Order: sequence, then structure tokens, then C-alpha cells
Amino acid sequence: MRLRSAPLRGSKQKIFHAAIRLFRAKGFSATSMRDLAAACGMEASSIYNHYSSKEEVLQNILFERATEFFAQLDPILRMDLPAPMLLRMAVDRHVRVVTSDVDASMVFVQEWRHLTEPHLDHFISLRHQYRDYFIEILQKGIRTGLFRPINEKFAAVGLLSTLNALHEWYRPDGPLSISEIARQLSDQLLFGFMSTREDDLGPVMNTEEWNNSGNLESVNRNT
Amino acid sequence: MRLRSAPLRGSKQKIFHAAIRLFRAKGFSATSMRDLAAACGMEASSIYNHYSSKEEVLQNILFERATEFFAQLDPILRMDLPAPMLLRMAVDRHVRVVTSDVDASMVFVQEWRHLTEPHLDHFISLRHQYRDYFIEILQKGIRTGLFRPINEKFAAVGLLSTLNALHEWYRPDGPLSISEIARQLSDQLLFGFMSTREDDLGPVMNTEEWNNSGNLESVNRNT
DNA sequence: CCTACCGATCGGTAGG
DNA sequence: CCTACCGATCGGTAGG
Repeated sequence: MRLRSAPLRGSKQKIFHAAIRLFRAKGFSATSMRDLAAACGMEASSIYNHYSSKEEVLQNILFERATEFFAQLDPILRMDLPAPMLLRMAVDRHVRVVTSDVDASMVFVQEWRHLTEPHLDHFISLRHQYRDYFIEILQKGIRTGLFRPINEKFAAVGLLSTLNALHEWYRPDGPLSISEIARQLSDQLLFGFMSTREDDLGPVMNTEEWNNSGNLESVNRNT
Repeated sequence: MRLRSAPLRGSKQKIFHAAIRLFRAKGFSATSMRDLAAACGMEASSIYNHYSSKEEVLQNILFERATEFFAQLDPILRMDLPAPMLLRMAVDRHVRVVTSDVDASMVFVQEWRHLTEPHLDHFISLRHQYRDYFIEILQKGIRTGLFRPINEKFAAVGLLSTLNALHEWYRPDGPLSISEIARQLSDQLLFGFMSTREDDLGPVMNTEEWNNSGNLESVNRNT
């Protein structure tokens, strides 16, 4: 039984993983079915025994990742713990999913816009749903007074930006363990850079005011 | 004089801006020279009077943006101000460059990997140089005791991740002004989410420990 | 700036 | 899983 279905499932998995590598390296559009086939040691037409189109390969990669992110975050949300602890755990889970397949995570972040409808809409709604999980954590923190009264949507987007960039700089052979990365990311998000709460540097002068003071050339110049 | 050179420079600018819009919407690889020409109301071959290749169009977009980021950040670095203030100003400048052309900023962040050598190496070194500016600010903050003794490289990467994602969610007609966005981003980076310095929730339990305690299924399961 | 065109390559299908 | 092939389209050039 295992031997019988092995070749087919093996090939499909081979295509799946080769696609992740190629889509990451060259992008979805620049990767041809012939590139993908060559990476699997077969002809382009043979791929169509496993996937009906190039986009279907992308869909499989993207929604498999989405499923994994949700599977890991979901149990966290049901725990009745203080918001900072929830955030730490959610970040930890997210970091573990990303680092479990950096190539796939990069495709997840970068290539989803090549989906066509209705898959594109579906994907976007999943991303919003995931973001809403983090918004809930932030709201809970604000409600219980543990978090500052920040704009929780703004904060959630900033938070996810940081998490979603992990695939760009994570190296498995780097000096930090996955747990340490998650811990440091959480610390940075929870506490920021400042060593004290005050920022008593007088009124902040933004660029507009600074420009109006004549110190620098205009920002919105044309080249 | 203005009339004489106007048609040529006008066309080149037209191609330039159409390319920004198309590369943002479809990606560099999925945009054809015929797409680009059609958007400019000309034939594909006519583009080659202004640019020698598709990649050259991309190069122009990317390095123009890079120049703009540096032009805005450079004067900040020379100011002898406290690190938190430098950071606020640098973030403010960065936000202004991004919001001055959201499409071009998206191409800047997403499409640079389609450069070929030697342009790719050049671009990457410029990005590292830009990141090093922020590392310097962080180091200064740590040295003067205003910032916590964070890992400055780690922090700079997280910081830039947040800044580089701005193009994804910024809308010119949104409720926040550009100055307010810069201010809120700085606040988030400087102070984090917590309303107090302590995080007295007992020892943090990471996912590994939580799993070992038997509460949840394994994270690194295979699908 | 255009017409006309090049060889190469694209995603995908037919049929076995 | 392959051979053989489809029409469409690609980036780019010649020549005016």
C-alpha cells in the first residue's frame, strides 16, 4: 500500500517543495513550469498530472501556510492569560511557524498577490482574520490597563510587519535560537527602546517645523 | 528651450511613472514592455528610445528612491541630538519619503531582487548602509543610557521592517496625517505596548516548555 | 516614434 | 510519466 501510492504522492510533494524554492528565489511570475519541471527531473507537461495550473501550485503553498499559522495561533487565543503573556506566546508561535519553513513563509508574504479571484479575496480575508487575533490581544491589554491606550489597529499592523519580515533575515545557523528570537521580538514590542518612561526632550520638532525653521532643504522636492 | 526638450523628457517621465504603477500592481516580471507601452499610448519598441531594457527602467526607479531616502536621512545623522530625538526625526523623514510616492516605495521594497549584477550588489550595499544609519542611532542611545541595552542590529532590523511595511497600509485619505503616523510609529518603537516597565507575570513559558507540559500538540508537526 | 519582425519561451493540451 | 504540439506572448532589434 505504501509503495503503491508512494511515487505519486512523492512526486506531488517534490513539485510542491521545488515550487516553494523557485517561487522564493525568482518569484511566481518569473518561474516557468519548465523551470519547475526541471527542478523535479521531469517534463513540464507531467506537472499537470498533479496540479491543474501554475496558480494551483501557488494556492496550495499559500493556503497550507495560512492553515499552519491559524492552527498554531488558535489555541493561544482561548487561554485566559494576561495580554502581555498572550502576546509573548502568540509571537513565539508565529516565529516557530515562519522558521519551520523560511522559503514557504517568504512566498506567503510576497507572492499572494498573484492569486486570482476568488482565491485572492479568500486569502486576504484570512490575513485580516489573523490580524484581528492580534488586535484582540492588544484590546485586552488596553482594557486591563497593562497596555498603554494605543491605537490597537495601528499597533497590530506594526507588530505584524515586524513578524512578517522575519523570513528576510532569519538564518538557521544564526547566533540566536528560535526561542530567543521570539523573546527578543516580544521584548521589543512590549517595551520599546527607551530605558525610562519619560522622553523629556522638550517639544518634538517634526520635519515640517524643522523645514519652516529654515534648517534644511524641502522634503518634497522633485528630482 | 522648454518646448524642444519637453516631448522627450515628457515621454521618459511618462514611461517612468507608468512603470511604477504597473510594477506595483503586477510585479516586474509579470509586466511586459507591451503593457508598459500601452499605458503610455505608444508601441513597445518606442520605449527603447528612452531605456535600453526593461531592467533599466527598474534600476531607475529603485536607485531614484534610494537616493531620496539617503538625501532625507543624511542631514539628520549629522545633528548632535539625543538618540530618541534622532530616531523620531529619522522615522519622520522616512515616512515622508514613503508617503511621497507609495507605489514607488512598494516597488522599492518588493522588486529589487529582479536586478541583475552588478546592480543587485550595489542595491543591497545601499540598503545595508541605510540600516547602519539606524544602528548608529541605536548605539548612541544605548551608549548614553537613554535606550535599554538591546541588541542594536536586531532592533534596527525590526525597526526597518515596521517602516518598510508602511506602503502596505498607508492610505492618503486615512484618518492620520503623515506627521501623526510618524509620531505614532516612533512612540511604538520607543515605548512599546506596556504601560509599566515591569512584566511581573512570573517566568515566561515559551512554546517548547508549554508543549512539554502536555497542554498542546507539537508545533513542528508535519502535515 | 512606427512597422515589421526575430528567435525564444510561455502556460497548457492531446493522446498515448 | 512522455512526445509532440498549440496559439500567444515575450524582450528586443532593424530600419526608417
